[in-house]
Amino acid sequence: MPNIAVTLPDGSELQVARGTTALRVAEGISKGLARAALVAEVDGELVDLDVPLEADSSVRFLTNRDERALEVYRHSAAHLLAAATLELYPETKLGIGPPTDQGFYYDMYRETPFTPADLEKIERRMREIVKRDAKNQRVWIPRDEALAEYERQGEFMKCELITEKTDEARISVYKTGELFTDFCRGPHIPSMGRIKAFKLLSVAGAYWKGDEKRERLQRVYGTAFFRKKDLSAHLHRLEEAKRRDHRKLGKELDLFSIQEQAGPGLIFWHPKGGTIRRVMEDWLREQLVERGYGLVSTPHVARHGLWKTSGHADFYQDDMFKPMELDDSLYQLKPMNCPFHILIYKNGLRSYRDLPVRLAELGTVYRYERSGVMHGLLRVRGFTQDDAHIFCTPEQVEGEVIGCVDLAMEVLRVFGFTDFSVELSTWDGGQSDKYAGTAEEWDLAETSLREALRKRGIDAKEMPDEAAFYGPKVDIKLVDAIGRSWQLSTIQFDFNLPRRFDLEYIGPDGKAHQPMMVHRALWGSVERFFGVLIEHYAGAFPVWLAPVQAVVLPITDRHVPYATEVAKELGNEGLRVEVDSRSEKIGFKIREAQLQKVPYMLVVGQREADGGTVSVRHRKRGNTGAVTPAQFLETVLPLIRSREAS
RNA sequence: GCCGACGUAGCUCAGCCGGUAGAGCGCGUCCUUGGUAAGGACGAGGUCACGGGUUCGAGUCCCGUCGUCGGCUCCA
Repeated sequence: MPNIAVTLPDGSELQVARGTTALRVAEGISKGLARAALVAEVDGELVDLDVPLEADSSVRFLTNRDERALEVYRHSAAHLLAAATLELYPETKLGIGPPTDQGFYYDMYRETPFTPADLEKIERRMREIVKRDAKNQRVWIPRDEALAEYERQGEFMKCELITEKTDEARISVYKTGELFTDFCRGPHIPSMGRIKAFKLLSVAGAYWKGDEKRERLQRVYGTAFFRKKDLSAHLHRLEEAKRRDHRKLGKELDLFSIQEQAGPGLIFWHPKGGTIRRVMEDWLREQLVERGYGLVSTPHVARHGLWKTSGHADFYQDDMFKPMELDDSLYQLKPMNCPFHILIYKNGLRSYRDLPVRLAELGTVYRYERSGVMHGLLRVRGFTQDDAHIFCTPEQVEGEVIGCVDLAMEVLRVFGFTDFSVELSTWDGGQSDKYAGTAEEWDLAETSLREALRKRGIDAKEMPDEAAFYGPKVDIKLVDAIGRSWQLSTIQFDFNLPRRFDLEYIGPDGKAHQPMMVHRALWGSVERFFGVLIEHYAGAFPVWLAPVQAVVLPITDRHVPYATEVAKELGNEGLRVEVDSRSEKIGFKIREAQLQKVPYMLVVGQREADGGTVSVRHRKRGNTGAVTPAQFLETVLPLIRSREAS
């Protein structure tokens, strides 16, 4: 048999007989490697270990130290799930079972839904299969034979997939144990015994191909890791995410509520949440004024005709509250602030000397979100955008975009975010007619966005053909505590509305020109940003944002007057202070203040009253000793003024 | 909007195979005045989400509505 040359990652070359499997090559290198190998990479492509090598190639073995093997491993775990399910519930029909960022799932069809108890049973069976180390075997079978067999078994989804995805004479299936064969491209790990750590997490409804007119499936979610340690760390993260959930903390810290009587997706800000909001808004308004924005305020409703002009009444109709009829005409609750700011712009004749015009508003809008999509503060029906619209000349565009990017970065910095990603969404270069605006406009806008990001050293992922129909945009996304990505800041050009509203300014040439228009929101909405903030800080807001910055805790009732005096002194300096005057033991009061995540607890008893001091306890650092109220202010006020993060 | 689970005191939850509602925390009163994460006693508090139905009898079973949660889809 002729030899072929196998190149290994260290550059060395092995001569092996043609048809030697990757696994044999690994065995030739070391027993340990053969035992550890999960999947082989041949000329850059991941393949099963038992694939015969037919030509000169470079080969690498991936073990549980390689992230790319994890995907294969999880894919195999999905097969394990399906195999176990079939053993227990043979009537189940299989859809697809891919790996995901966090684990894997398998979509399955069965008349009766799986219960959590079923999941436990399935998981136990999975462990049995792992124990008997069932092999994952790839088999090539004639396509029509496979189709006929799956047809006979009623595996309608498999049939559909094979019909759609293949046209070769033979297709590949993977077998695990007796019952399970799955149409699958692979690769897979050699046997199920290699799966060391997995857990089924939940079951949820899904549709075949995501189409709600198609069969209802059950999606079983699970996760798998190379090591038990990593699995428990992951489960711990999920617990932590639950602990930080803004809906739970919002209730515990009395920040906000959603009232069934009022309706879903409508937020009630309680005094404590309201305080945080006020502080946030004060900061933002200050920034806006400094940066040359005009602060405006506009109504919540307008005649339907305005929304006809803007186009929303047609293309945004499904997302709006239904119009209401008044004596003179239909009125529409606003889903966006843009038309209102445009009306302000249009209210007088504008000269190029007036530009840029920057109009900002904390504008409350209402959108009809479908009933199943509401989620705490993160997806609601009524929310306040920190919205602004900039009208400028083409020459001013780049500077304006840079200004927006700078403010967006300042928002991230001040609120303590370091983890974010940026996307630049562009058009299709004019290949379709789905985009408004001219090629020149798109070019100018996209170039200015790209340049602004480059000048600020921000790495952005370009997303071709992902722009809004009216213009290109930059989106900044944050990752929250549960790993969900939330879009907050957005900077968008608009070539559509200026045309629809005939916006103009008089240029130096004495003629009318159409201004460039930029929408931008930095928090996205006050509600969403607040929700992300709650989870980000796990409810322990930095002092400058904390609704109660310090609580004075008298040791006994006799010390309440002194405590009140101290609180007043601190309050006079603008500190948000409360006194816990209940007849409770100090330990109890401290416990409550800790649970409420109050940054500073000021214990006052006889010693403090005599010495004119307070004993400072920091929520994280504990008891830091006695100081005078004035000294306490000296340490705290600078933290507040500088908006220190912790 | 779709699928599934859930909805019991202010909060967190128990309540079996249908027989007229419970705990802890919180709240109120009283006792206690205690020095860095829960002192004690007593008490008030519920149209069991809402509307129908089955039944001698419904928190419990059935249907519908509303809401919440997990997903799907959606989020120009």
